Formats: sequence, structure tokens, C-alpha cells
Amino acid sequence: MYSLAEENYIKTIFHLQQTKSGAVSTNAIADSMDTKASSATDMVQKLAEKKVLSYVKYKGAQLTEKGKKIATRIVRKHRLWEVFLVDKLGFHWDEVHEIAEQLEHIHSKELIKRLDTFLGSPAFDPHGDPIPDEHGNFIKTEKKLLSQLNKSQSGVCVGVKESSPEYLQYLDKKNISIGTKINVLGKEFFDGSMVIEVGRDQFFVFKKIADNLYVQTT
Amino acid sequence: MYSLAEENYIKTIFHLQQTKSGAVSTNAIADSMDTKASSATDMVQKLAEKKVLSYVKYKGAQLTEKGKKIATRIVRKHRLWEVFLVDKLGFHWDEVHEIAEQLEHIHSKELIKRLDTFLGSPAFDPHGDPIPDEHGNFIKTEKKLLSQLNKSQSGVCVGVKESSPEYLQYLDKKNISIGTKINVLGKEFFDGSMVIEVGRDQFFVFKKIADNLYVQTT
DNA sequence: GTTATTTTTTAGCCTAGGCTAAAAAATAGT
DNA sequence: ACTATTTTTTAGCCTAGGCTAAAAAATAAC
Repeated sequence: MYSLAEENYIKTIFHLQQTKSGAVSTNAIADSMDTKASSATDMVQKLAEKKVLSYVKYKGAQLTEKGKKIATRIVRKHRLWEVFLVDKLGFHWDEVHEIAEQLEHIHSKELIKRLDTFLGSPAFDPHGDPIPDEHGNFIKTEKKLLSQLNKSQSGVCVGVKESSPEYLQYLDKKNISIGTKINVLGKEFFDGSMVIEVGRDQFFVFKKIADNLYVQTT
Repeated sequence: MYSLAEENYIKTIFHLQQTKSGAVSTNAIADSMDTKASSATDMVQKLAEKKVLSYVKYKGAQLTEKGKKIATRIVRKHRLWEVFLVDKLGFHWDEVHEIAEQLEHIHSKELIKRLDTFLGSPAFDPHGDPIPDEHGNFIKTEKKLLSQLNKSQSGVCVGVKESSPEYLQYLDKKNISIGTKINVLGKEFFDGSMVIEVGRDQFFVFKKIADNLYVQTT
């Protein structure tokens, strides 16, 4: 059994090594956890002893298979709880992260098994991120910012980067929510603005808008 | 915000002062928390400073109104989660305590409000214990052991004391579950055995059986 | 290839919560 | 009322996880 702190480190390292390949530095860990590098070093050394990760001084940490398994289980729990909060309790997809951060640390295999069944074994969470199955396997998706698409490419909205109430209201007004398909009709290179198609509507979006919306491309 | 440890102490003291009146001793707290009296003393002193309870050296602790409010909120959360686990996830009423012990510490007012609505604002948990409402008010019930009833008294089954699989199977066979009404038709004084009526069935139970079943009397 | 700068680690300290052993207060026994 | 016993508290120590400041290694800059 791992402590709350240990689980949080494992999860953070897992997420960091998804984005950047190779070992993750103690500084990167500390930054994304709002703690100090010295604390990260301590914990990484402890987790290395427990064979959760491999660690070479001054080089960084890398989860072992064991560590990845632990991380995946936490991610699975987090995302299942998010589905519960949105689908069953009616939370907005934007309000659930903090609560799921707490719920992901509840220890009970049986609970997760039953929760999964109760929710109909969903494959994606409300942000469009894939939910690992009980063996830790999950669909790898390519999640891009809308602004990274080019003319005549398309994607499905899976989430927002920074969510302010104003931004979410804007999306509402434009009928964009999770699962909405977006076609890029045109892109202006000098300022990054775009013309997009949503349903039968076509309209113009500034770069700032397109830079804040995640889409999944297939 | 209170730490996990603090919440657990507050909850324990709350439960202890439900049964015995007056201040609760640090020893009683330690006993029911599986810790040492010295640890209980430390924590009680800390909680006294936070005005959660009043504490007189060598005399024991008593929750203040503030403390009772905190305790009630935790109890509410615990029991709502138990209902969720049994009603929605299909757990047996006997398997949920440990998981609810963890879930009761999730911090989110909104979550509890929505969970309560989702469950239909239940008044009792799966063990027959009353669930406090959002203001901390709850129905006080008298929970007795079946063996404490006398001839021609009756009660509604609300739970078991010590639950072994064999005992639960016995209850199943006799069609006794939560909510089942039991009439005492006769009681033998020298060995405490009883003749009871359950639905249309009448049968004989040994004291050991009657000593392990909680009933609620009205 | 030295020197300067940045990154990472180590050393030492802090707080929350535990524990043990000893001291002090309360209670019981005579 | 005075001992003996039990209960409760205090004193001092331990571990987990933090933090700061200094040291050491790696990297960058000439």
C-alpha cells in the first residue's frame, strides 16, 4: 500500500513521462506538484528503493513496470470517478478534477470494479481522456490544440486547456461541448485565426480561442 | 479544514458521547481508536485549542457545538456513502463500512449535496442508522438487541452486531434482512432463547442468535 | 579547457502524529 | 487518613514529508 504522498508522486511522474520522453527531472516533478526540488529528490529516492522507479542521481527518474501499473490504476480511478461525478451527479466537466483528485486515493479493488460496471465501463472520461481498463491498457489518442490543426483538417472537442467561466460560456453559445466535431475551413498564418465549422454554423475564431481547446484527431 | 487524524478523533468522541453521558476519557478514545492514551491526550489538547471540544485535565473531553457540527457532517457523509455503496453499487450492507470510512473524508460540500439528491435524500443508512440532514438534525432511534426484547414486543431488523458469513446466511435462510419486522412470541428466562414470528413463519432462536441482531423499536 | 551558471543533491531543521517510559493525579482499599 | 493501584499526563524520541541553505555535479560561456 502506498501513502497519499507516494501515490501523488507516482501519478505526477507518470504524466510527465507521457509528454516528455526519457527520465523526468526532480525539478520537473517539483514544479508540477507545487513543492520543492529537494522534497522531490527525497521521495524519488524512497520510491527507487521500493522499485517503483529507477533513479540515477542528477539524471532523473523513470517508472518501472511496477510503477506504471500503480500509476495506471490511479489514473483509472480518477477518470472513473470523473465520469461518475458528471454522468450521475450532474457536475459540469470543469468542476470535477479537484474532487476526483481526492476520490482517486480510495483503496478498494471491489469498489472500482463495481463503479466501472455501474457506469457502463466507459472508455473515456468527461475530458475526453481514455480510461485504462483493469489490466492497465488504454486507447492512446492524439490530443491536439485546435490551433495546431491546419486547413481542412478536423477534430472532435475533448476538453479545454485553461477553463474560465467566460470561456465555457463562449463555448456554450457556439454550441461546442465534448464530442462536438469541428472542421477547420481556413487558417490565417500571420495571426493564427481560423474559420471553423461547427454543425451547420461557420464562424471565425481568434488564435487565443483556438489555443485553448483540445481536439482529438483520428 | 481538519486533517484526517483530527476528523477521526472528532468522530470517535462524538460516537462515544452518544453512548455514555458526560466527558469521555482519553483512555476510552484511545481504546476505540486502536491507539495509545498518550496520543489521545495530545490530540485532545490540540482540538481543545481549536475550540472543537472542551477538555479538563484528568477529567476528559466533550465536543463543543462546533465540534458536534463537524462530527455530524462526517457521520452524514459516511452514511450517505454507505447508501450509495449498497443501493447503487450492490454491495452487501456488511461490506461497506471500511470503504465509507475512507469516503467520509472527501471534502466537498457540493458533492454531498448532489450525492444526497442522487440517492433520494435517504433518512437511514443500510444499517438502519439515521442520516443527519444538512443542518445536522436527525431522527433519534432506539436500537436494541433482539435479546433485549420481551414477550409480545416487536422491532424492525436494522443490522447485526458481529457479522460472520455463517450468520448472514442463517438470516438469509430465515428471510430476515433490513426492514424485516420481528415479533417476539415467547421468551425463556433460564437460557434466553425465544420464539419469534417473521412474516408468516414462527420459529425458535437461541440466545446467541438473538444477541447478535439489532432491532429498532418504536 | 577553464570559469560561470544552472540544476540537483545533501545536510539540517520543522510539524503532524504516533510511541514508550516515567511522573502525577485520581481512585480504591484498608 | 494513608497506601496501593489505576488512570492520565508529560517528557522525550521516532517516522513521514515538507523546507531552507549550502555543497556538488552538470551544463553553458567564453
